[in-house]
Amino acid sequence: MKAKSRSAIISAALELFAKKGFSATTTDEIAKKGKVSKGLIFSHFHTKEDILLAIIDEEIDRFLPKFNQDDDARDPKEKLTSFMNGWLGLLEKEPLLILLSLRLNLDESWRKILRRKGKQYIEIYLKRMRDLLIQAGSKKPDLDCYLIGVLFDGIAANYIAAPEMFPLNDIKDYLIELLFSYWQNQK
Amino acid sequence: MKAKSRSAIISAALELFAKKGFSATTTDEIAKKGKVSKGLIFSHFHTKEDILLAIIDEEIDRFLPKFNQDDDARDPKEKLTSFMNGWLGLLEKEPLLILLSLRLNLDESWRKILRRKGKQYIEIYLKRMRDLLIQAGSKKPDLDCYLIGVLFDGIAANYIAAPEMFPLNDIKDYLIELLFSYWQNQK
Amino acid sequence: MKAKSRSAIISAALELFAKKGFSATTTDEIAKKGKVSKGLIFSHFHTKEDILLAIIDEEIDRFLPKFNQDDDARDPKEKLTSFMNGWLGLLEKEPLLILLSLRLNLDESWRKILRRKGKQYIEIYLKRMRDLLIQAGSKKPDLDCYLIGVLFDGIAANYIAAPEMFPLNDIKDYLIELLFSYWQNQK
Amino acid sequence: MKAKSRSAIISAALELFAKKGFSATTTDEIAKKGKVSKGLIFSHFHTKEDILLAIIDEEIDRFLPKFNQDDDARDPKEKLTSFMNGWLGLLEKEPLLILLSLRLNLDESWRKILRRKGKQYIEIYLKRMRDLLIQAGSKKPDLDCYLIGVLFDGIAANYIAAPEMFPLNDIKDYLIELLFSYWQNQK
DNA sequence: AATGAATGAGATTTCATTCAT
DNA sequence: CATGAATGAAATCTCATTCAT
Repeated sequence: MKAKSRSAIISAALELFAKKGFSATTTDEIAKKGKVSKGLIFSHFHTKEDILLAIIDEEIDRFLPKFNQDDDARDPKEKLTSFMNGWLGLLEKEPLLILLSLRLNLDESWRKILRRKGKQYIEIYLKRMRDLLIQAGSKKPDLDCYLIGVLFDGIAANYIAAPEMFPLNDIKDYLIELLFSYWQNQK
Repeated sequence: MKAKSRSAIISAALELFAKKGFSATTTDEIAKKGKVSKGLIFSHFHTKEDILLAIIDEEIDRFLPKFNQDDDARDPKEKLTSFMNGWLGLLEKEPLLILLSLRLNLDESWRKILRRKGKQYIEIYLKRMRDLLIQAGSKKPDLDCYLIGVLFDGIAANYIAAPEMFPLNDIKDYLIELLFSYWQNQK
Repeated sequence: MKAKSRSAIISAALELFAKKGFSATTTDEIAKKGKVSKGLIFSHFHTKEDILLAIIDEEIDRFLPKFNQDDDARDPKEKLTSFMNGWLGLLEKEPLLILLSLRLNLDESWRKILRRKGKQYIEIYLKRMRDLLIQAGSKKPDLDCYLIGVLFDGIAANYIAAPEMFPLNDIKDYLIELLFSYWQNQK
Repeated sequence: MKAKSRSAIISAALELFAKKGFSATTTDEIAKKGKVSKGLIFSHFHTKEDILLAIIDEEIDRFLPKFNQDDDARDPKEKLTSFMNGWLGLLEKEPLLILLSLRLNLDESWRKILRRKGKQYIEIYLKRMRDLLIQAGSKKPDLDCYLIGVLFDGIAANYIAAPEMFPLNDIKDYLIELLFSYWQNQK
């Protein structure tokens, strides 16, 4: 079945691109890891780059929409916690996608492609996050948005580098407490 | 002069490795940007990898020691501010080094080399940061150390991606206020 | 029906081999143009080369015999005119076959195959042409045979390159007049 | 020396492209015949196609200008003979270029490139040939131009296919006699 | 009979590295 | 020291052919 081999290639490539980077990954390695012949790769994708573009297209679609769900948590703290859990849960569920996107974000050209691709999602998330922050008591929601974004990126980079060492949950709990405490005290 | 061409190669390679990544950079490009012949590169360095190793060795030595200076700021807040200014100032002064180190940190093997190389520095900084945090009122200095590390990485990644858009100073001031406020209120 | 798909393949291959050349034509293209699957091509023909061999065999058989018919024109001029019309008419009716044979004649190995294949026909034509030329007044029928052969090839190459521009009929009429005039004046 | 290896590649490629065709020639063969490494080919030429483009550019320039020389032959017959000798001499001196150009003329896209490239030359030759034909007594110089072109192409194709068998000089002499005789008798 | 996914040998192209000058 | 032509191993990509369905 065509779809089967295609997804074998995609997932082999995702792992390799994420762990070694696009240029350092050879089509031989992809073929080997995906257990298909090199020729088959090029009957699915015109070029090596097209594999990465397909990953960006399809894998982003696969996991980003999950955030869309309206979460029904009642109070703001619970909502923010749930929001953060959603994000940080991805780190554990899809570390390869996160690692790949950290990588791609360092390349100007790929960053552009990612941005274009995720534009509508990013806007929705930013909007939701901003609403949440205001509900949670933030006086400077724009700055707090930046702060949360920065924290997510930083946490991702550190968690990816040493998942077993990094105190993901402690950091998360601490952050929520810290931010809420600050917002409360500003009132 | 030998040293001159060597540093031309190093700085050309630094820029390219940082912007495009190690594998995606060719020795031809380095030669062209460094305005030297390809042959000369290999009379200075045995392999392309050696150029990167030299960058790690020399450039890290070049900028890391600046943190060693005992800063004479009086109160803890000033000290932390100065410490953060030091770090974040690097983003503006040496964006290529920061970008390169963000990249290398995503690769397991390079990460190890970086860690080994920077071990003594990292330990000193962590120790100094911990002291600072305690002086500043942190009740959980270990968690705060992680937090600061995470913040630096996240800020770096976001600043590098769009230096002119990212409100570096606003974020820095906000963070200091936020952290101190939290620490104070915990007393 | 088996014969139907076979002839679809043959005629797709003929067009592509003629227009792009044997090596530059892929079996994918043949399949696409012939509206059959690639697999089917190889159930009809063992190799790509076999398709070309089949074209040579079958298509040459299909059109060469037409010259065999005894033409009943009375005087030599009419006969030669009819002979030339026969040849040159092929250019308009079967340009692909002509183009293909021009191509194959440039390749030593294919030329040999063509010669072997068409041997009996060629001999008959040469003989008939020689008779005709003698009847028409040629003093040097061997040289005139070469000349006619040369003219046919040259006309074919030029007509194929720009059918709508090339004054095929003017050239033909002019040639007949020129040759006959020369032969007459030699008497 | 760079120019030396370049011309080794060019002349190896010319021979192979002429004898086997562009698509049927591999870069391996070119490297082997030119006695250079495969890598060197691509430091001289970006793609295989570029080698052919360079041949078209440089080799055509190398031999076409020879026709430009004003020949000082006195009477029209001598002039035409000299003109034909020039053309047909090329067959013996540069059979590979002639064979290659016969091939390229069968491909629509290459034909266009050849035409574009040789445009100015072709126009000059056509003009000179027309003048010559008029001086020689031609009443239909345009048709005669076509005729001469056709003859050259046909002669080339036949000579190339079997140089030792084809009576090049006999044909040439016969043609001159035939044409002049016709033109004379028209007066 | 028919399909088109799959293969693998081989073609084109790239690039770190060497070496003659 | 310095150059850049040259190399060859390896990377990307193509395509005739096979084969499971």
